[in-house]
Order: sequence, then C-alpha cells, then structure tokens
Amino acid sequence: MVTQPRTAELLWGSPERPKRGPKPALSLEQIVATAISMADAEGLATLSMQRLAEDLGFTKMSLYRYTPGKAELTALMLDAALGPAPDLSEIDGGWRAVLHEWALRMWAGLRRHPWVVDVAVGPRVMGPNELDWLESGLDALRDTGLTGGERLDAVALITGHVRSLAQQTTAPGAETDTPEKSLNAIMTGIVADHADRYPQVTAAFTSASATSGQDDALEFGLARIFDGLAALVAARAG
Amino acid sequence: MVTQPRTAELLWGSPERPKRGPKPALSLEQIVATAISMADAEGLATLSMQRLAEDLGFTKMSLYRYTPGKAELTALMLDAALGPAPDLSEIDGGWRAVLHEWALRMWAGLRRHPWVVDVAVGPRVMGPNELDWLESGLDALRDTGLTGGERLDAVALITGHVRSLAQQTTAPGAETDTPEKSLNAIMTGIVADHADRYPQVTAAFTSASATSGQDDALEFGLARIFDGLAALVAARAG
DNA sequence: GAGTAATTGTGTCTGACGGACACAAATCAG
DNA sequence: CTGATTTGTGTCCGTCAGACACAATTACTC
Repeated sequence: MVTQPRTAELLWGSPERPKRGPKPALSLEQIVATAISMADAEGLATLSMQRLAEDLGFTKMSLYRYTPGKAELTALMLDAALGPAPDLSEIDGGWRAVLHEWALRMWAGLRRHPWVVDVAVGPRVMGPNELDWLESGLDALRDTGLTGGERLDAVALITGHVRSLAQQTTAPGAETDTPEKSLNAIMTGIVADHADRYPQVTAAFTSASATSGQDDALEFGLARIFDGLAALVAARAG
Repeated sequence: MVTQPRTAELLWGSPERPKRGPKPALSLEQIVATAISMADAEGLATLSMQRLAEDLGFTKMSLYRYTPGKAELTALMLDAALGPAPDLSEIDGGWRAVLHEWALRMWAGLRRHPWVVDVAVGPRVMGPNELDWLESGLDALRDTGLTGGERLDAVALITGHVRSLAQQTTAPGAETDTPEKSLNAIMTGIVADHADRYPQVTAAFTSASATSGQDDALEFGLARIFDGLAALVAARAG
C-alpha cells in the first residue's frame, strides 16, 4: 500500500492526454461517479473492481488503465463524495453559527454517502475538496484569537464528533439483514439480564428510551463543543 | 453478516463443554488472545484465519469449531482488547477529573491496540467489557443532574473524540511502508503549492508546525468538551 | 501514404481470502 | 463393547485484487 505519491498525483495532478494510442472509452471521473453511486446503493464492502467494471460495461482490467489500484480509486471517491465546501459567507452570527451550519452540511453529506466514514480514516493525502472543507472550517475561526494549532484542533474536534456519530448510526448493512430493532432488542435484553451489574446503563437506557435520537446526539455534542470553544475564545479575548 | 445473535451468545453465553467427543485442543480464549497479539503486531488487515491457525499450530478449519466466523471472532477480540473498565473510585475532583482519567485510560488502550478503532464501528452487540466501560463513564456523571439521554450523549461525545483521534493518528501501516515524514512532506508541499487557495490552512499549518502533537489535540478536545459539559451542569444546578 | 511507436481494452493466470462439506479419529453413554 | 457425538483435517468453491502478455487502435515521422 505505498500509494501516497500516486494518490497525490491523481488527486492534484493535471491529467494529460497522451498523444498516441486509441482514445480512452472511459474517463476517471465517470468511473469514480459510478463507483460512488454503487457504494451509496450497496455499501463499500460489496463494491469490487469486477462488479464496478460490469456496471460500466467493461472488463475489470480495463479499469487499471485509469487507476493504479483500488486504494487510489477510493481516495478519489472520497474527495469526489465530499464535494465542494459549502458557501457560508451569508451566514451571520459569528463563528458559532457558521461552524454549526458547517457541521450540519458535513453531517448531511455523510448521511448521503455513509461509506465515506470508512474511507476517511487514518493519515492520508487530502484532496482538493477535503482541503476546501478544512479551509472553510478554519476560516470560521479566523477572528477568534485562537492559535493555528488550536484552530486545527477545534476543527478536528468537530469533524471527529460528526464522523463518529455517522459511524455509529450508519451501520454497514444495518437495515439489510437483521432489522435494527433486533439489535436494540438484543442489547436491551442483555442489559436487563444484568441490571445489577450495570445500574447506570440500565437507568440511562430506560430514561432515554423515548427521547433520544441520532440528531439529538449530534446537536448535543455540537452544543457542548461550541460552549467549550466559546469559553476559550472569551478567555483569549478578555 | 447476520451475526448478531451468535455474537451475543459468544459474548454473553456461558460455555458448556459437550459430554461426548474428543476434548478440544484449543480454547476460544486462547484463539482470541493469539489473534489479539497478532493484530497488535501486524495490524488487523493482515490477520487471516489461515495465518492465525498457522500461528496456533492447527489448520484453518479447526478454528471454525470455536467461532462460527471471522466476524464473531473480531467481536470477541474487541471486547477482550478493551479489557475491564478502570477503577476510578479513588479519583476525587468530581466528574471532570474522573472522566478525564477515564478518557486517558481509553486512549492508552487504543494506543495499545490500534486496530480496535477499526472494529468498534457501527451499531453492534456490546460485550461485558464494553458495557463496563460505558457503565463507569455514566457513573461519573451520576450526580450532575443530567438526564439519562444527556449522560449517554456525553459519554458518546468523549469516546467519539478519543476514538476519532486514535483513528487519525494510528494509521494502518503508517510506519511500515512509506515513512510518515513523506506524507507530511507531500501534504505541506501540496498546501504550499496552493497557498492562494488555502490561506487559512497555510497559516494554521505554519503556525502549528512545531507546537502541535497528537496528545495536545487529545487534551484540547477533552478540555473543550468538559468546559461545555460543565456549563450544562451548572445550568442544571443553578 | 507507409511504417513505427505508444496506448487502450481484453483474456488468462496467480495467490490469498472466508467458508462449506465430508470424513476419520477420539471420546463418552449405555 | 457398541453407538452416538464431537474434534481436527483435507478438499473444494466462489470471490477478490492484481500481474502480464497480446491484439487492436491511434498519431507521429519519413
């Protein structure tokens, strides 16, 4: 998996059509777009080069004329699925309102492409779109008086929360095989069977059974993070 | 992957030695322990049933007498690697100090078993140890006046931060192939090449080049989260 | 216009993976 | 001792990513 230089070139290099040879029947953008729609529909686990090629009407090995390997293709899928960073220039209310909208947009994108959280893992070469998102997130904190490292950490904290929640809620094949109810049923049954060992879990589960939702958890975490950031900003300003 | 009922039985059921038949030469605990040490050493991606069986001195198919499949084995690996929840009863300083230590212990565990973040993904059946961790985390918030749902969301927020950071820093094969320096070199080169498009990223990178570290990011996020939680707790109390 | 170099798509092959299945050896109940 | 049951093994299958050679296509050069 020594794919970083090639990935960087695919993400950032300008494609240069060779002079000689037959015209390519496919394009990398087309392959990436098809792969994204397949991953959206069936998940990333079931996406193979074979099935992708069949969907495109070509053989598997023809795809390797466009991408050196599957790892590079998924890197391109990631950056394409992120899409361009949102335009938040119209939002007023300071950094907090901007970052809130920024997080909601990212959340919406992760709901649209659940497999992204499985790909955006570990240190990697960021693509143009991912850097755009980072840029707009950092830009919201421009006038807060935080240092560069703090701004990076703050944005990482927010993205970590959004991604972590998306990872927990969008299961790979959660609704396909066993309905999600049975997982909840299994867990509540287990907790009920060991209520003496897990009193706090039992209490929290029963108390939260009706009220909680994934969007509530997102907003809860964002509110705490923003409150904590506001305290730091205030300390820096005052 | 309809593995949840079987996984639940393996995690929570009591093993019952059959009366007839030869005595098993292996034990599930032994298999899990060997798998964990192999995953620690070489990562989860390179761990296959074949190589695990070779390491144990048996054939691949013999392992399927102990676990119905690889998914169930990884679930057992996860719960075993988490280990028992830490004893935080001696820590005073209120919920904040307790949760801080709780997060640091989890961080240490994730550093010890980096592959855990790749497994603890999506809705799943929690094992005894994972529930122990959740219990101790919730217990720290017992006297804060938060509702059950809020306590769950708070613990999820903290674990999400710790896990997200562990996921970003512990790359699968980060130090094996291309040294991490070249990834940083690639990214800084890219940002430098597009400094006009990413002014905030450029500024933050140059400003944070020397000061930042992964442990700083962990503490930064924890401090913000705890500050935000403290504000909520104070609002509930006052 | 003819020849040559470069590139595309295809077919074939390999090694590794998870797992199904049948079978022989081992163990215990009666 | 006999029959039922379980363990470990060997063999087989389908799928996966990818290497490699080859024929067809295109453009540059003479």
